[in-house]
Amino acid sequence: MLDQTDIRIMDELSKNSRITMKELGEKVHLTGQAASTRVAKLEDQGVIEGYTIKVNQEKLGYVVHAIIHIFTKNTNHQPYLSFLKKHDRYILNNYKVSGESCYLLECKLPSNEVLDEFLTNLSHYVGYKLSIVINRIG
Amino acid sequence: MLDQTDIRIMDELSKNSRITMKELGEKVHLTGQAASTRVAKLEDQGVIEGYTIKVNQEKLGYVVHAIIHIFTKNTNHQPYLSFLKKHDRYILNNYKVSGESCYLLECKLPSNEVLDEFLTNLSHYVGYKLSIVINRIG
DNA sequence: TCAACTCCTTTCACATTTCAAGTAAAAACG
DNA sequence: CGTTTTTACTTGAAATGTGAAAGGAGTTGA
Repeated sequence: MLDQTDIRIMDELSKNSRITMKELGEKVHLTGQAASTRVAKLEDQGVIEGYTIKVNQEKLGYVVHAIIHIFTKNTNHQPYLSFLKKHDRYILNNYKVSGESCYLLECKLPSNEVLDEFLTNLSHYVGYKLSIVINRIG
Repeated sequence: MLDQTDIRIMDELSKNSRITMKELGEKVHLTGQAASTRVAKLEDQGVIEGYTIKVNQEKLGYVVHAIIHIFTKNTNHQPYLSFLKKHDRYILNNYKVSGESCYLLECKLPSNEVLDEFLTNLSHYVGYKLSIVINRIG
């Protein structure tokens, strides 16, 4: 399905998705047009889901990075999910998981005060355990 | 530091980072050149850290998405970190966290068999608790 | 009022993308 | 085994986008 050239294209685009097709072609020993055709195919196949940017959340004022283990109290999760939707500027990910907790919620927040308020509201809907990210490693 | 136009630019680039500067300009009511200048400034400030792609990991054969809570057995974490480096094709994130566990390790793996082997090796270095991601919600 | 600064626009030479046409090799088929 | 089809690529030309320079409008401060 994907050959070595496709892998290298994905690799280069992961590093810099705004590279020109001409330059990308040079990196993988194709003409710009050939590279462009392959990229279009990867998009069609859904292997490339989209093009985006890496944002420095701290420079945007989000200095607290929290990972919250959610334990739902009852079978209806909708109130929790609605609560999240109302605070989606803070939400990075919400994973439904197997294991001890029901959800793993990843958040970015501007301060401990806002986190405090967020958790207070959150506790109306679900139980939780809090982890604060100190650093990203590797 | 960032005005409303900058925010909208970040928003548009998050949705599609391969948009032309001309088109981006139209979306935020600027000429292409003005948009281009603002984007360059956002890059210089480090607010935009880079341009990348969203990859469908499942279509690449990574069907298992695991989040592993790591409990280090002793004070020297280096063996664990070296182990990760050797398996970096499986690693999405490794966060040092406060809370119950020491690290939160996010992995993508091609199968339960590979996960099994990975965990077996992992357990030589650290203790862990496993969560499997069922779905991403919101 | 004037100078300096910021932010934007216009213009134009140059680079890139896109489209159509053509080639070569591999795969499919009788 | 020969023929057709398909796939992956290249080439060239037209359309489109980019980057640099020059300049205008609004703001700040002496």
